Amino acid sequence: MDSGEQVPQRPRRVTAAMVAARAGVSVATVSLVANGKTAGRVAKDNIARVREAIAELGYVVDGIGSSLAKGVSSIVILVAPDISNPFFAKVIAGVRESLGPQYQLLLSVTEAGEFPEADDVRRLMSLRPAGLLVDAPNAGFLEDLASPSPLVLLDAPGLESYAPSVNLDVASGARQLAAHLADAGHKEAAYVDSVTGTETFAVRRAAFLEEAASRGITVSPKRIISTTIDVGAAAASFAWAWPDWQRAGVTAVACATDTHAYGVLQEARVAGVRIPEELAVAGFDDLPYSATSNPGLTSVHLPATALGQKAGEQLRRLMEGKSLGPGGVTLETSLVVRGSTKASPAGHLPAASH
Amino acid sequence: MDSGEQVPQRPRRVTAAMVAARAGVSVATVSLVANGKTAGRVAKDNIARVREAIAELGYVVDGIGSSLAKGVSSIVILVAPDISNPFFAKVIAGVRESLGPQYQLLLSVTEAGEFPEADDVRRLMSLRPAGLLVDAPNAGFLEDLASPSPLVLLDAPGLESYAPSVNLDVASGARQLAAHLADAGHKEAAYVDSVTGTETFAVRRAAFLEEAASRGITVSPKRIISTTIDVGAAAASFAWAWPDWQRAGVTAVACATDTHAYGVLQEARVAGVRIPEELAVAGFDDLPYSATSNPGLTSVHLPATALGQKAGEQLRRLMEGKSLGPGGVTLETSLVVRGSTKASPAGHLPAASH
DNA sequence: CTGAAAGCGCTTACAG
DNA sequence: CTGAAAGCGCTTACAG
Repeated sequence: MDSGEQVPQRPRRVTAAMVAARAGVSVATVSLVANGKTAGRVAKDNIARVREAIAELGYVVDGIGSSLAKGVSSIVILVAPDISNPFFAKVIAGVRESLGPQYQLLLSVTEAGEFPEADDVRRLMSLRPAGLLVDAPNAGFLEDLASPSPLVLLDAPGLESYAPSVNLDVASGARQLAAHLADAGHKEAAYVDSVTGTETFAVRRAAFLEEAASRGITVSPKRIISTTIDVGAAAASFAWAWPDWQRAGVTAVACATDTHAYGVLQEARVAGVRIPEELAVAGFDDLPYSATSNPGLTSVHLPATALGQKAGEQLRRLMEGKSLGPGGVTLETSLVVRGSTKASPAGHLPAASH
Repeated sequence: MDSGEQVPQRPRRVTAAMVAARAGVSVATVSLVANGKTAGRVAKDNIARVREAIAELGYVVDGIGSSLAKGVSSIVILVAPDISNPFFAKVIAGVRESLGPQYQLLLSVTEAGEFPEADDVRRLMSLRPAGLLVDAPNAGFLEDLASPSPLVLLDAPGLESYAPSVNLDVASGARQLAAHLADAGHKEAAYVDSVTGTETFAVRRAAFLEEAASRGITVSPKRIISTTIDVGAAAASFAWAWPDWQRAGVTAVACATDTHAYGVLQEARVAGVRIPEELAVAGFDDLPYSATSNPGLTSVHLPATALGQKAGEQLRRLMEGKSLGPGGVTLETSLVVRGSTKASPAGHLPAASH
């Protein structure tokens, strides 16, 4: 492009052919060097010359051309139903970390709580991803998927049969929470669930209800409500339900996520319900904000970063053709008790202190 | 993994050639139909036959092959320095919405507060993105970039010369905040900044300091500290700085983000500093949690979703070859006053209402 | 309106 | 150790 007529304004893409010409070798050799596959296949001085040419020209292997030739790209797609949950940001960070720089992380975002539909999935797959990570899926989505690419599931309890999974032991955390509330003397409780039909939420609820029942806490079906993972939505639902609950003697409400719990906290303040004296509140996630909410929110801590890391690690093994060994990974969860459930200073039972 | 010798287990990819064979046309015709470029170029009944074959076979245009032939992919890359900020989740949602389904959103994630380096950028560009969105960049990164693809900047005050930008009027919000604190009678203040060398933070700080000074609030250089956007880090920095500030008579601290402010709130509670009586605290972002923090956090509201939407819209125009018209877009910000700044130490205003 | 053919940039057997 | 060539799946002038 030294002095032609039609000067194309875009800085010409550097191709392997250009590098080859400069180094005095074939494009095949350039490819070998650029991909580090020189072992016993390229002469030392050719390696050096190609490297030099690559550096001088600023050559980068074209991702598209390479993907087409190899039949697979370097893209890892992460499908998740709720990017707006801060919990998720940590999961992403963990994935990114364990995946390393040779894979590009493509985040598939949909409406909050929704999963991509069959069409979207096909479009995603047409990118020939090197691997797939699916967070908090439901069975329906996985059936649509039928991915030919390596696939790892995150936070997908009960769906281990579809693919290797990294799970959180949310059931254990849920039980700890129920036990904690029982120990504090609560007898009547409510549950604010997430509307998404995601398995992890079903497990949280079931484990909580079971443990609560076994410890003498009543949570009648009418005291289980569902909202989207949104502070405002949770607040509104709670506002609507609270009068009935109060009449029924409810003194504790467990929420499927901290975000739901924030909504309850917010509405409780508006309604003048004292936390925790009149009502104990708790959630799942242990988001950073739960330490500064008013009052501090008792929450089941979920190791988000570790979840992402572990999943990325597993996927990487799969993409490198290694096997995983049977049995999924399950990460521990634990209850973090804060002011929102702490028995009033005056006595064990909230009622007793009145 | 049934048990055959070399049974290729992956369900064979459906290609344009297969569709062509089935419909009794050439692959060129299939391409035309699949891309909706039939106007006056394909006979009606051929269109129908191809469509039928596409449906029967479940054909999807291969993204890689298509990208290589076209010279550009359907990927839009979103580069952002801090995915862990919940603010950002809303930006993404806005982008996704305005971009529509024909573009795939690829999120480039790096260490919190860091930008991809030259190498990373090249790797990203080798994906031949249809467009680029860069959130809260610094000048250095943009100079590295030199993108041949359409590019739109988000929240990049002062960098409009690099590319079309959608900005937030953070300076106005910062001034409102300074005015609010001055009105409440504060004379000595501090500022907790973000360490990232991002322009938006420089603007926030400069506007705040200027307005504060003009209204008789002193913020000496020693009272400006910086931390990463992290509750714990902000808390630690505040803990370290507070004794000095207190001695100097500081009664208000403005923070570059709500996340920083949560850290201050948290540490203040630990240290027994009463908010807002002893210390007023405020941030930028107006995250959902700011309504439920203890106390509610005064914050400069930033329209995150609108920011993403507008940027996606602009980029889309660019990618479709339309022009943008001069002058970037700037979105309003506004101060939301809550409990964390509502009383004045000296008793000027709110104190009177006690 | 239609199809044969070139070409996008790369990788990988293959023959030397 | 090396390079010519086929091929990845598609799009787009081009000739008919």
